[in-house]
Amino acid sequence: MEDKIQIFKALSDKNRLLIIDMLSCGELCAYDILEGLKLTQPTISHHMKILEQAGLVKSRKNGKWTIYSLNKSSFIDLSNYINKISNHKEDCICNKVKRDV
Amino acid sequence: MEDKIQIFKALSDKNRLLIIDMLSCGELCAYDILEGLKLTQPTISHHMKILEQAGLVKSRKNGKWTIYSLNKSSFIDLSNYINKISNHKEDCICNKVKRDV
DNA sequence: TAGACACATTTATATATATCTATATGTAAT
DNA sequence: ATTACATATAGATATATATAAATGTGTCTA
Repeated sequence: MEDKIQIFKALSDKNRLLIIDMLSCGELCAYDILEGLKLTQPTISHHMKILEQAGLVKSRKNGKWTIYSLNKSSFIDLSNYINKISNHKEDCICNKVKRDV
Repeated sequence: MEDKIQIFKALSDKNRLLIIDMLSCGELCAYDILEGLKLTQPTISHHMKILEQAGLVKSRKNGKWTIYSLNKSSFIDLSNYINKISNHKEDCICNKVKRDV
């Protein structure tokens, strides 16, 4: 569950949602992202690190450029997780909590 | 987008994820939730407020009891939103950002 | 009407986070 | 080698958040 919390935290920021939106159509380098947002370069770098550590974004080096792209499977996983926690399941905490009414 | 940020923030907490899990099988009062978590009553109250304000949880009064339940449609909406931002779409920010390579 | 009960609000505090400036690291071109 | 460039890290600050103790609000019951 801790990994899901990390993902939700990563998504709890307007600029990071914008970055994800930017990456939804393909990969971009940090400089492209910098141009699209009104933030300094270190702040972009900080946000990319958070997105990467959450597993939402992948990166690869190409010379002095870092090229970022979405880790699409992590979004599918997240979507499934949201469906799971919000619906009934067998191994539910409810069983331990719910009182006999 | 601000409403989605509010939702992601609401989901960025272990205790609130546990509360959602507890509510996934049906409605519970605050006291049931209190018993399931190692938190004080005011802290539970605080978390319920955040979940309600994000639209993830509904509440109704029954005498001196407040009965909470999940707002299932908000979870479906969120799941759809995650699919949307992580995939290509026509009105994408990318168009403004992507350079001609 | 008193008292007990269920929950909300206020206040204070400690931790986390977003942002910037300054600096460092690594790469490519000259 | 030196310079310019792309990105990362460090340090500082201001704001946000989770938590608990104390108190307040509304409701039921005796």
